[in-house]
Amino acid sequence: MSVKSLLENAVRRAMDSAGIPADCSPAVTRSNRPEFGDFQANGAMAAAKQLKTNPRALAGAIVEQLQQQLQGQVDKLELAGPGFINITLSAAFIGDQLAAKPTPDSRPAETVVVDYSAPNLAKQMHVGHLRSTIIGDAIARVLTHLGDTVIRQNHVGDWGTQFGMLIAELEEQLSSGEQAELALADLEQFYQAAKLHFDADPAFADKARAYVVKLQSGDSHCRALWQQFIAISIAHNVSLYRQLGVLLTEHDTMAESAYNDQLADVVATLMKSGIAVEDDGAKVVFIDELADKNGNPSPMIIEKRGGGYLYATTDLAAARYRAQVLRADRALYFIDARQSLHMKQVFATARRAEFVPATMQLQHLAFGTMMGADGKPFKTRSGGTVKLADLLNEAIERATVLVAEKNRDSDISADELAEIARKVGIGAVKYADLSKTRTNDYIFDWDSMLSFEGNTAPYLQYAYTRIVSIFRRADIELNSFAAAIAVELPQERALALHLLGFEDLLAQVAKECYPHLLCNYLYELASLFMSFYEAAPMLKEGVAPAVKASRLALAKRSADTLALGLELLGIETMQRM
RNA sequence: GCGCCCGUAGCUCAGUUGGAUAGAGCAACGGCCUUCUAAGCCGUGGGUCAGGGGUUCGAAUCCUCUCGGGCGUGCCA
Repeated sequence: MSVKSLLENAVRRAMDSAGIPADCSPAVTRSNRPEFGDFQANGAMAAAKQLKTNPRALAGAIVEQLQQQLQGQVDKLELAGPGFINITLSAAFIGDQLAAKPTPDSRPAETVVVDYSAPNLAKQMHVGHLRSTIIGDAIARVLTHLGDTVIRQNHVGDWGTQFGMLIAELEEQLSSGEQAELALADLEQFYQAAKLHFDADPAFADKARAYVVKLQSGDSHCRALWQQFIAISIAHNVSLYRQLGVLLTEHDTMAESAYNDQLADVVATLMKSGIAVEDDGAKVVFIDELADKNGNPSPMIIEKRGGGYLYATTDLAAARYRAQVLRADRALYFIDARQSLHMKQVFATARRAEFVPATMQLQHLAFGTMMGADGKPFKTRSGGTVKLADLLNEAIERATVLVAEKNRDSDISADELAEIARKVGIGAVKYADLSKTRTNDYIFDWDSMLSFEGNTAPYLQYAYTRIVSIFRRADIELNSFAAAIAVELPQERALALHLLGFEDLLAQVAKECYPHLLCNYLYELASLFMSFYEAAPMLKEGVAPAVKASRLALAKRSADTLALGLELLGIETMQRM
C-alpha cells in the first residue's frame, strides 16, 4: 500500500473516532512547503463545516487519535492554521517504505477497450492522427501495466465514398502494368492523382460512382481491388506505428467496414423500440438529455433519406460489439474534441437501447488540436497537411544534428549515435504531445521540444543515462543492486518522498487518462534527482560506505522509476547519450 | 441562435474532490566545472489568475453575469 493510502486510512480511522461521517474525505496531500511537513491532512476543515463545529478543535481530536496510530512512523504531527494537520514522517519509516517492493493498491482488473489512432485509409497518416495515436498508446500501456486486459481497437476508415474513386484509379494503373505496391507507395500522391482524374474525366467519374455502389453491394471485382488497397494502406500505417514505437499492429485493426452487416439491425432495433423515428425521410434518434435550453432534443441521424448509414450507425454497432462480444468493462475513445457532441449522442443512445449495460463505462477522452507556432492549425509552409512520416523524419534529422554536436569529442560509434538520435527525436515529438494537458490545443514547436532543457524527453533520457553512468563508473550492476536507504539530506528526503508517490500517480493516470500527469511526475523526479546528484556525492572520496550504498539505492530506484515511466509513455531510453 | 471548450509571468505550460505566501521551463540577469556526463545545478527579477458580482474561515478552482478566442450544431467522417 502506498504511503499516501496508508495515511489516508489512518486519518480516516481517526476521523471515525472523532465522530466524523464516513463521506468526509481525509484530504491527504503532499505538503506544498517544507515547514508544513511531508504530508498534510485537510479534511478536518471541510468536515467541521458540514458539522457546523470548530475546525481547529475537530482537527485537534483527529491529531490525538493519529498520535497513537502512527506511532513510530511519524516524527511530528502538527496542528496549524484553521485546522491543517501537518505530518512529518520519520526517516526510518521512509527508508523502510522505499526498501519494500512497490505493490500497487489492490485494484480490480478490468477488460478495457482502447479505441485510438483510427486514421482514414484513403490517405497517408498525417499529424492530425498523432495525438490520438500517442496518447491512446500511452494509456493502453499504463492499463496493461496495472493488470487490466487491454483490447486495442483501431477503428480505421475504410468505407467512404472516396473509395470508389480510389479503386477505379487503382484498376486503371494496374491495367497499365503497374504493381499495386508501387502505385500505392505514396498514398498522398495516389489520392491526388485519382482526384485529378475524377475532376478531369467525366467517364472516369461515372465509373468511380458506379464502383462505390458495386463495392457496397459486394461486387467481387471491386471488392478485390478494395482489399488490395486496404491491405497496403494498413501496412503503411503499421510501419509508421513501429517507427513511432506504438504497439498497434494489423491485428488491432477493426475497421468501419467490419460493422457493415450489423448496421441494418442496429437501425431496425432502434426503430422497433421507438428510440429512433422517421423524420423528413431519415431515421433519427432524438436525444432529450442533450436538449438545449428551449427543450429541443438533439438529433442524430442513423439512416439517410433513401437509405445509407452514417458513422453514428457504425459507432453504435461498435459500442454494442465492445459490450456484447468483447465483454468490456470499460471502453475508452481517444477522439478529437470536435466530436464531443457526436460521442455524447452515441453514448446516450447506446445506453438507452441497452447496447451497453449500465455497469460498463464509456469514456470519450477528447483532445485538442495541434497548432503551429502562429497559433493556427499546424500546416506545411505551403499550407498542406504535414505527413506523419515527414514529421518523424524531420525529428530524427534535427536530433541527429544536436546529438552529433554534443558528442563531438566522444568515442561513441556512428551507429550508436544514430540510434541515440532516433530515440531522442521520436521521444521529443511524443513527449511534447503527451506532456500537455490532453483536452487543450497545443502548440507544436521544434525548438522547444528539442531544446534539451526543461520539461522535455531528452532531459528525462539524460537523467536516466546519468544514473546508468554512475553505476557503470563504479562497476556495479544496476539491475541487481540493493541496499538499505537512510534519508538524511533534504534532497534525499524530497527525492525519496516523490518516489513513494509513483503508484498513486499511475492509478490516477489510469483513472483519468491524462498522460501529462505522468510526464509532470517524471520531470519532477528527474529534477529532484539532479538536485540530489549535486548535493549527495556517491562515488567521491570520503563518502562512508553505508551512505554511499544508501545513495546508490536511491539512485537505482530513481533510474528504475524513470525507465518504467518512460516506457509507459512509449519513450525509449538508452545507456548513454 | 443554441451547445461544448478555453482565457494563469514577455513566450510555452502546470496548478489534486476549494487549502496556507499561485509554480516550472524558455527568454533576461548573476553565480558554480583539475572532483560521479555543465544536455546539469544554485540564485535574482517578472502576476489585476480576462473582468464584475456571489458562496465561505479560505476561490485560479464552485455559482452567476460580461468581454475575448476556438470548435461544433439534420442526411461527410
